[in-house]
Amino acid sequence: MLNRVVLVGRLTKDPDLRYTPNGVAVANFTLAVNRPFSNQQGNREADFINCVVWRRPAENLANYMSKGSMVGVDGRVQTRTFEGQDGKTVFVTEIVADSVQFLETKGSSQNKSQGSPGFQPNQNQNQNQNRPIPNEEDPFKNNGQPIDISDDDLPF
Amino acid sequence: MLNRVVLVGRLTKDPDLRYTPNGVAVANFTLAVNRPFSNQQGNREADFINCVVWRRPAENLANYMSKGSMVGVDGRVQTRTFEGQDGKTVFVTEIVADSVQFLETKGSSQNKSQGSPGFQPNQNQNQNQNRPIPNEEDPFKNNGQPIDISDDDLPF
Amino acid sequence: MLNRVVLVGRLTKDPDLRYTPNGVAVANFTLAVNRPFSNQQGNREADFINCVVWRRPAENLANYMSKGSMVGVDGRVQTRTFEGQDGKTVFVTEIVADSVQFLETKGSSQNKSQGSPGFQPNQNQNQNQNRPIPNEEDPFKNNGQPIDISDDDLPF
Amino acid sequence: MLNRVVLVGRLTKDPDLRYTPNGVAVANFTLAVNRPFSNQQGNREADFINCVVWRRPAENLANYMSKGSMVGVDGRVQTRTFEGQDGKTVFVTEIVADSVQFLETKGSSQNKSQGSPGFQPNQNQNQNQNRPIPNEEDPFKNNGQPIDISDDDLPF
DNA sequence: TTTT
DNA sequence: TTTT
Repeated sequence: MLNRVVLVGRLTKDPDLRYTPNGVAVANFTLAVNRPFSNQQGNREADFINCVVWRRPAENLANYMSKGSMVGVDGRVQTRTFEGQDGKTVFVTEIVADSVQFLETKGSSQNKSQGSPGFQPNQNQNQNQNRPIPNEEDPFKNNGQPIDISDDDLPF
Repeated sequence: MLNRVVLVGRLTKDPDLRYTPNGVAVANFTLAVNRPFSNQQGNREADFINCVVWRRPAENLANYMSKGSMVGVDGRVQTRTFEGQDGKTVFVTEIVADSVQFLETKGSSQNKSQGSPGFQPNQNQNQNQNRPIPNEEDPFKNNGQPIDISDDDLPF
Repeated sequence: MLNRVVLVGRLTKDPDLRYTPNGVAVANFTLAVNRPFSNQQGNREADFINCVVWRRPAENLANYMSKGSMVGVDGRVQTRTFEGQDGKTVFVTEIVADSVQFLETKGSSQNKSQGSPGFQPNQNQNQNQNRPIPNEEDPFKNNGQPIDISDDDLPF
Repeated sequence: MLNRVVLVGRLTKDPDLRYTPNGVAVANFTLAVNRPFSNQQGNREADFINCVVWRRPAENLANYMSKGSMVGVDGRVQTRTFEGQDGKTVFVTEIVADSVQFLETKGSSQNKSQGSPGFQPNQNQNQNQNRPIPNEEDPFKNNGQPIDISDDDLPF
């Protein structure tokens, strides 16, 4: 069995970073991936692909990328199921990223504010809000404590 | 922008072949792709991934593969939207196959009935039923007429 | 059988555009793809991957990308064999690109010279030089004549 | 930077399993991947793609797959360089498999000898011969001792 | 609504 | 040096 996905696209909004009850970081984001060809009406469409990434890469994504940033994703297709608000089973197909590559940081005022080369960490991310969290994986247990970001956490 | 998916898995049921009003063949199928590792409870899970394929490969798939057959898919992630029965917009994520590779034909009585090497065309496929059809692409216009399958249609 | 490759990396030099005797454009280029992790000595290495692309995308690549540009490649692994200068058979493994995505134009003075948004066509590319040409595919026969590049040839 | 390869093909010969001086298992194998279309002369060609896999999956491959077996590979393109017998630098492009999927076990007498479902471990593999070994990665140090294969080593 |  |  093989299951491999590679995407390059732009974040449709800032990544949504949360923590499981066990303190495992998980970021949800949507990638706009332009289709290579125009449709019958002559305009180019895009696919809006929901993605998830766990742990350290989740935190890095939330810290350094924002709406409009171009990223590459290497991952797999995952399907899961949860009980909707109306009690009905909802089927979800999403991409679980093994790794996220930062290709271009763009569109976010924070990232541009310095004129300096390289990336600046974001501020004001909306973390730890209320929302059902996708399929948890075996956590690395840090109990949701704030995480120091030192230099060697820079993902590049 | 890049968008590439490769899957190897088994058909959860016979492919569902239909024709657009313009006579373009389209087959829907679901692939069960077993995950490489077991979950916390120690059993292996699978992803059930919805796929679409158009035109000639759609007809070949319906003719030669059936529930339980192992196939490879090379395609891309597509998202689309349609109006549900309750008038609400439904979001769909599916894999559009550029090509489908026949890796093993198994589980279908038709395919086994001969003992001969190679593939046997299926019978009794449920074609042309009533169901909303995914994103049509520019059709090759054969008006839904039955299609002769001659030797050179064999996909291998 | 499946054979799919996706790469994102930077051109190690300007693409090398040539034409077959039948006038089919073919561009060779090498992609430097940084490895995600450092080696034992603590420095990051790269793979230098030889690629080929045919026809129109070959011309677009040569016209718009240059040394240092970041591109994405969607293609397949190809192996071929040719007689070396010493009469011995040489084995080649290279990536044949179905499509090349322009992710960032960088490093080339031409491309930067305008300050204008978007891409500028390159000049002074070294075309039609003497070198054995990889596996030709069925040509679209334009007999090597110069090709007008009008607006709708822009690959984006 | 992204670097991802997915292949499905057949082993051109039995995998070649060796151990580094530190006792790390490494298996080399070549995959014959048939091209989807015929060439001008009307016959189908194949690519013969050199692959490497390390550690436990290397041992599993050597134990359960043999010449003619169909496998799937999920990995990346690697280029490396070594000093040839004539003192000249040789460039190598090969696929480093992160995982190898057993799709069909065929062609080897051992594997067929039982008529039983599932796989049988191979015998008489040529291990530990003399040959330069590809790029070693951080070894898991078992000093080349023979490795017990218990039930839970079965890769499926 | 799920395959071996 | 190539597989079905």
